[in-house]
This record gives sequence, structure tokens and C-alpha cells, in this order.
Amino acid sequence: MEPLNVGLLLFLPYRAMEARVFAGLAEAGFHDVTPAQARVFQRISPQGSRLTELAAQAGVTKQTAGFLVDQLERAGYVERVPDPADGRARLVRVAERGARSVEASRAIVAQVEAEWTAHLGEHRMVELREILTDLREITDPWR
Amino acid sequence: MEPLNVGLLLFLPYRAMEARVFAGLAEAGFHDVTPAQARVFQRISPQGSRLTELAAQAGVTKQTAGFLVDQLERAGYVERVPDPADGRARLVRVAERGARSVEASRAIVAQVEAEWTAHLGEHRMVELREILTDLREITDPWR
DNA sequence: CCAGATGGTCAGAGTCTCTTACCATCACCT
DNA sequence: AGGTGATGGTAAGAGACTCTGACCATCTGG
Repeated sequence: MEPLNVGLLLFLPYRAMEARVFAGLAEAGFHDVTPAQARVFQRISPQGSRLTELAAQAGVTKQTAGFLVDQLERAGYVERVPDPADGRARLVRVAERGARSVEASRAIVAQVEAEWTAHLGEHRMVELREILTDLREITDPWR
Repeated sequence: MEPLNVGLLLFLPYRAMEARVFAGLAEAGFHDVTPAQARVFQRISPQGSRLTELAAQAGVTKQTAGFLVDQLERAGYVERVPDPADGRARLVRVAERGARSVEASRAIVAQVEAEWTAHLGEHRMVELREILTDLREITDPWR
């Protein structure tokens, strides 16, 4: 039995986590959010982010990011406000409903992480996080 | 600075690996393969796999899997043969061009893993693989 | 003030994925 | 044998996601 490549080994738990979060969000009343929207939403900074920032970090074009932010805005998860520092730009900010969904997903993530910790043991879970954080330095173009 | 959730930490290197593999495949002459096709292709077993198996393991419906296998077949990456054990089923097998693309991607994966090992150190790279393999037990429904 | 860079939108197309519905074959039971 | 439900697979249609190309408005630096 050949060992799986690390890419697939990373993907499997990622997908499991994502599935759990979306199932939990739907259960909590957030039925309309999609994975693609969430991948953009997740990267909105507390002060608000520009569309091009979100696009770069989510790894999509600015048109795609705009498309997804439009949907998030219509559904009440985010709002757009003018950027005081640049007349061309607008800042995408988490709106009230978005903040509630963040709370809900935070709880689900904590639950799943607890299950993983129970399986791996405290020590290896910490180690996993450390290694992944370290790996981020060479796999995440945005710091 | 709040720590990123483990889901995102898993996703970042996964995406980086995927991007490298597709860039390398394109460079090696395999321009037409898409990520969605690859996620199905990757799960074809050496003896051939049924469509429903591929669908389940890739986490898509059988219609989607069929759609992707059609494309892979037209492009010469896979072939379908009757399943001798079941008249309803056909086995999807890696065809000659598919085998060559596997070789190409194996080389790219090895290269990326070598870079990760250089960054993390041998020990942590081994550890990462072990932890992820262990985690697979509770995050991969297909063993 | 001008030229190029940057933030963003519009239009159109291609890809991916799902739901619903359906057909053929198989396994099992009587 | 015959029938019933499960399983392998396909068809049609719609929605979601993403891209390329073209464009406009504003900013920045000379």
C-alpha cells in the first residue's frame, strides 16, 4: 500500500471540517451561505477589506470576488462602505447577520477540533497546528 | 492575532500543492486536465473502479462523476471496460495517456514535498504525514 | 497636468455540480 | 421460475462558480 500524497492527506480533513461547518450553519438557520461565499467571507478583516484584497487571498479574480460579495450583501452577511482613504475603493465589512454566522461557525469549529484532539491527543493536535502554521510561510503568498 | 482555524491551515498547503501540480502538468503537455477531473482520476484503483465508487470517494454525485469521466475518456486519460462481475457496471481504468500524466504528477509532488521537507525539517515532515494519516481515520468515510 | 497603476464593474462564456427522473441488471425470497 | 427492492448508470435541466476581455473612475508620481 503506497502512502497517500500529502496533498490528498491535507484535503481529506479540510473537506471534513468544511462539511461539518456547513451542516452546522444550515442547522443554525444559515441555509443560504455557500462554500465559495464562505471562502471569501472568512478573509474579511475586522476593519473591513477591499475587494481586491479578498480576491487575492481567496485565490480568485476580482470579478469572482465581486460576484460572491454581491450575494453575501444581498443575504445580509456583509455591507459595503466607502473607503475613506481611496475614492475608488469600498470596504467590505461583516454585517450583523454575518457576525452571528461567525459565532455559529466558531462553535462548530471548536467542536470539530475537540473531536480531533480527542482522537489525536492534545500533544499531536498542538503539533499539527504548529507544523501547519510553519508550512504556511511557504504556501500562503499572503503572509 | 487570533490563530487561524485548523481547517484553513489545512486548506492553504493543499491549494498550494494543487496549484503546483497543475502548473507542472500543463508544462508537461497535459493542458486539458482540470482540478475536478483530477479529483476523480486520482481515486481510480489499479484494477479499475466503478463510477459509484469514484463518486463516493470524491464526494460528488454519480452524475457529476460520470460527467467528469466522460471528459477524461474523451481526452484519452481513462477507458471504460465492462465489469465482468456485474453486467450493469463498467470499470473505469487509467489509460495510456493517463498513466503518463500520473508519472508527471508524481514527480511534481515529490518536488513539492522535498521543498516542504527542506522548510520543516525531515522530522516534522514525517510527523505531519503521520498525524494526517491518523486523522484520516475519523475524517475519511472511505477508510 | 499627464501617464501609468490600481480598484472596481459589466458582459459573456465555459465548467462544475446538483435535483429529478428514468432504465437495466442484480440479489434475494418465496 | 417470478417478483421486489437495491444498485449501477444515464439523461435533462437548472443553478452556482469562475474565468477572459473590455471598460470606467480614481489615485500616484513625475
